[in-house]
Amino acid sequence: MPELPEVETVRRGLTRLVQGATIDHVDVYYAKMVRPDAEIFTADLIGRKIEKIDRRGKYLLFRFSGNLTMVSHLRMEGKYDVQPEESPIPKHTHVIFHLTDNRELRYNDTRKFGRMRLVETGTEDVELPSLGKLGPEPTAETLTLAYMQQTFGKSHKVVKPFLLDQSRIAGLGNIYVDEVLWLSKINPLTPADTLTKDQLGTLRQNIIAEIAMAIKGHGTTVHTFSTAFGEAGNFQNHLHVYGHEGEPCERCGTEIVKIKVAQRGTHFCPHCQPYPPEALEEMQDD
DNA sequence: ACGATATCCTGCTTGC
DNA sequence: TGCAAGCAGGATATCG
Repeated sequence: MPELPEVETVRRGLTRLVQGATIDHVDVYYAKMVRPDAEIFTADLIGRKIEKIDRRGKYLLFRFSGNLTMVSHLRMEGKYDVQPEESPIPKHTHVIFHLTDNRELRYNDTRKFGRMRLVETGTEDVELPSLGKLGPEPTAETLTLAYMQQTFGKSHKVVKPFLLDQSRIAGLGNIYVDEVLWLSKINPLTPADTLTKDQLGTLRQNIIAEIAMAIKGHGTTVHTFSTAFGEAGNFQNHLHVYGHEGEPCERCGTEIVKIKVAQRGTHFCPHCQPYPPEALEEMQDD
C-alpha cells in the first residue's frame, strides 16, 4: 500500500521519465476511476504537456500545460509505468496516456481503488476537500513540536487512528504508523491527549527520520508495491513490527502481537509498548 | 462537529 | 481437491 515514501518514489520516477512529454490521447478502460466523466477527462488532456509532477501527502499532482492539474491517488495498489506502445497491456491497466513519442504512461490498479481527478490548477484544495485539509508534511521544518502538542493535546482519540488521520499529519499509512509507534515505545491504544511532551518529541523525531529513511530506500515492497522504474523498494528490510506478528521483538524478545484498532491491523510489542490504563480498564469490562 | 460504520474491489488465505 | 467465506485497507459517504 503506497504511503508517502512510495508516492514520493513514484513522483521522482515519473519526473525522470515523462516530465516534458506531451499527451497525444488518453484511453480510459474503467470509467469510475476518473473525474469528470471519461469523455471530458480524455478530451481535456489531448495535446497537453506534462510540465511538472508534484506531491502533497499521498496525492500526486500532474501539472499540465494550460493550467490543468490531474490529482491522482494510488490508494491501495495503484501503479504507474511507462512502456513502448507495442508492449502487451496487462490485465489491470485502467488508464493509458498515449504520449506523442510512441511511449505510453499506464495506470494499473488491481483493486480499482485509485482515483484521478482533473481540475484547474490552483483549485485542487477546494475541489478536493481532503487534499485541502491535509496536515503538515512529516519533515523537520513542517512538523513542529508546538503543532503536535497543540493537535494531540486537543484529541481524546487513540493514537493509532489519530496518526492515520491525514488532516493531522499528511502521508502516514498503516505500516509506518505501527513502525513509528514501536520505535517510540508508545502503545497504539494510548489516547493522543495523554502523551507527554517527551513522548511527542520522540514520536516526532521517529516520524521524520523514518519517512526520510524510507524515501532514501525507495519505499517498501510490502504486498505488491514496486516502483516499476527500475528501483525496487527495499525498505521492507527495515520493518520491525509490521508483518512480524508471532516473532520476537528485536529489543526485548517478547512476541509481537497483532490486534485490531479502529478496524486496522495493528502490530506492537506488549512489553516495550505497554497498554495504557484506559485500555486495561476497557479490557476488564469484557 | 464529531465518531463510528459501511462501501469500494480483487487476490490471497483459511477452513470445511 | 475444490470452493466459499474471510480478510486486507485509504478515503469517502452516510448515519446517529
